[in-house]
Amino acid sequence: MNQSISVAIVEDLKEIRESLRVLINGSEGFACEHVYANAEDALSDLFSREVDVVLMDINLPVMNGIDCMIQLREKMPSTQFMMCTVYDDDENIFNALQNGATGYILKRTSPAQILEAIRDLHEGGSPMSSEIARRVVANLQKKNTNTSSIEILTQREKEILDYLAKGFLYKEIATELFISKETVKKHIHNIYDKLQVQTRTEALNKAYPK
Amino acid sequence: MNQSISVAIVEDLKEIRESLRVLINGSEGFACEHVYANAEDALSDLFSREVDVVLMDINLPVMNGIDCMIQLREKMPSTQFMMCTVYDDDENIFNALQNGATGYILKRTSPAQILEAIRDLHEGGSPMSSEIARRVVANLQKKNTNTSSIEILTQREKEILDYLAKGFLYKEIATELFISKETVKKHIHNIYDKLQVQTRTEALNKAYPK
DNA sequence: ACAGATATTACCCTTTCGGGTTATTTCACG
DNA sequence: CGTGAAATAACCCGAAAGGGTAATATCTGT
Repeated sequence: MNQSISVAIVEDLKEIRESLRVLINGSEGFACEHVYANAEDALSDLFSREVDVVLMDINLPVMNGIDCMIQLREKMPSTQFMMCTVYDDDENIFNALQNGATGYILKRTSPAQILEAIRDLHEGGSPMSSEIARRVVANLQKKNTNTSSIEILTQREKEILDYLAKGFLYKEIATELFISKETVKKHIHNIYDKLQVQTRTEALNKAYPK
Repeated sequence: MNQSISVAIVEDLKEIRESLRVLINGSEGFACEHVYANAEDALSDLFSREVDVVLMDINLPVMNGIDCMIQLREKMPSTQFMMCTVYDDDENIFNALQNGATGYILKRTSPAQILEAIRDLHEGGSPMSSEIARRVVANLQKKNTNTSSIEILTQREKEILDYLAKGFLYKEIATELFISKETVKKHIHNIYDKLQVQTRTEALNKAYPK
């Protein structure tokens, strides 16, 4: 069947690499013709191959799998990358996903689920272990934990703060709100008092963290 | 078995609601004792029940499932919420996840997968359909698409910009870098030139968008 | 009716910021 | 060896920012 999903593997451990290859080639609808034991080999050859999905180990001997993916992606923009690793630490997860990986599974994933994940990825999904997904979701939530100091400001003060964030001058804010420059200044003074800061930038950092 | 995962359901369509209840109660290790046809009923009763997981439909007649979850979560912080909907639009997804949902599945999910997702959720994962995951990942990536104007700055200028972002005064930056205040000013002047801005805040907005 | 919060404006003042200009040193590249 | 970018520093100048204080008007809740 020439409709098979073409998969490449970058994985340094021979045992895992070979069992993945056997798994994929032994499954209807999947084919694996290219395997590499390290990032350097993959970089020098993989870019010219037309594969649908790359299974990329993160922990590789010299260059790691994320950097390898970043470089490969420039030359093969339509190929999907699935990171495959034993580690589920936040740094790797976000590094990989932000830099273009669209799937992220752990090595303990069962063979059947790996195949399902590859198909998912090829069909436009982002398969990931639910442990991974939890990290990603937790990240979304912490950004939203805005019980930030902004709460203690009045409506008018928040309004003025918004203009400050946009870089408006006092007099510009005044014109915008049909009030005097002195009033704007007074509001800002009160804002700084409440946030315990002395400058515009400090206030913005405190009101809109991160 | 009293180790069963206790599940509540909030779903307005009787057919779906009942079939979910039957599915859950008919499965080893799961139990469903509380079902509600709308958000209001859930709000008035569910908070006092000790359930592990709530399957929450998003589209409910009056109050939607996300707002319902937000209110319930305050009273039952250790309960996990799995959103369950036919819609996979970005707004609902992020609204739900940012406000505390930790699972998000589509109604087309198979019964077996629903049970697996509930167990996953209860064990600390964040099960989500891979279509949903792709939306979340895409969101992560777009924030990182920063070929921002920062590239045209020299190393020293980026360094100074970092201090500007922290709200340092010129003289503070000078002290920090062991150079004169005038030099700091010159660097900043050059930065403003390159970014085509006139103030600190504008520069920061341009260099670090969003 | 009154206290407190909020919004408004004005005036005092100093410090900081930012534009413009000129100049020196260092260092890399052709 | 010279050219140019980068980093360093100093000067003058006006505009903007920010601290402090005082005053008035409105609106809220007790």
